[in-house]
Amino acid sequence: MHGKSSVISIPRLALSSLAHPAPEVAPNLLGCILVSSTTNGVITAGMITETEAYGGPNDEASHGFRGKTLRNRSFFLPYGHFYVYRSYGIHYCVNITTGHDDGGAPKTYAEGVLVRALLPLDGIKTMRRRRGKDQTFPASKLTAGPGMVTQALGISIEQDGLPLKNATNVWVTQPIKVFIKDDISITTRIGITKSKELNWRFRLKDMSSN
DNA sequence: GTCAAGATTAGT
DNA sequence: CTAATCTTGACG
Repeated sequence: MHGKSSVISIPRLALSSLAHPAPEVAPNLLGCILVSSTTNGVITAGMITETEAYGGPNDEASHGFRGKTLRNRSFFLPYGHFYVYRSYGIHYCVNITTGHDDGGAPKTYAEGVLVRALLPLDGIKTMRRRRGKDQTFPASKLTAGPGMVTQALGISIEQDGLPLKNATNVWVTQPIKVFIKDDISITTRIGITKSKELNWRFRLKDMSSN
């Protein structure tokens, strides 16, 4: 993506596609582009290649499982909002809230999709790691890990709770490619100790070696 | 009040 | 394997 064909011209994701349980939405976000202009207005963007679903009444690994707190309150927003949280005190991770259309009523439980990896498409020269020897994100190499996704796009707690619609500086496009079942690997989630049995991790195949 | 664990990552 | 570093829940 450069020059004439900018990610800015790609239509945004229809919010109605988020009005479903997180495990249903998570695979459908593969191929969508997460776009940010938080870094001095420069566009940084990448295609979502890995997601995980969290939430609902029975997911013990969900931050919302034990109710609303100051940290996770955005997770309880209606579908179509960003929930950004600080992980291990040092990283940020970004989720997109999902759920049934409740007419704006408060959700009884939190639900959303964690963005775990991107294929960088735009603003790659602007992407910077906060730590590490090589601070750059090499072009066309996968940006893997939820903490890396937010570093690459300059997403922090300032974007927590923002709506996808009328978003100020972060948004999601419609899918730029449609994937079939065989393109997606479905496994258990990473880095959790509870509700480990759920197959709620969705990855595009043939990207792991990239 | 103390303490341990956590949807993580980089360096040894 | 361990450090870095913040929030939460359990305990008392």
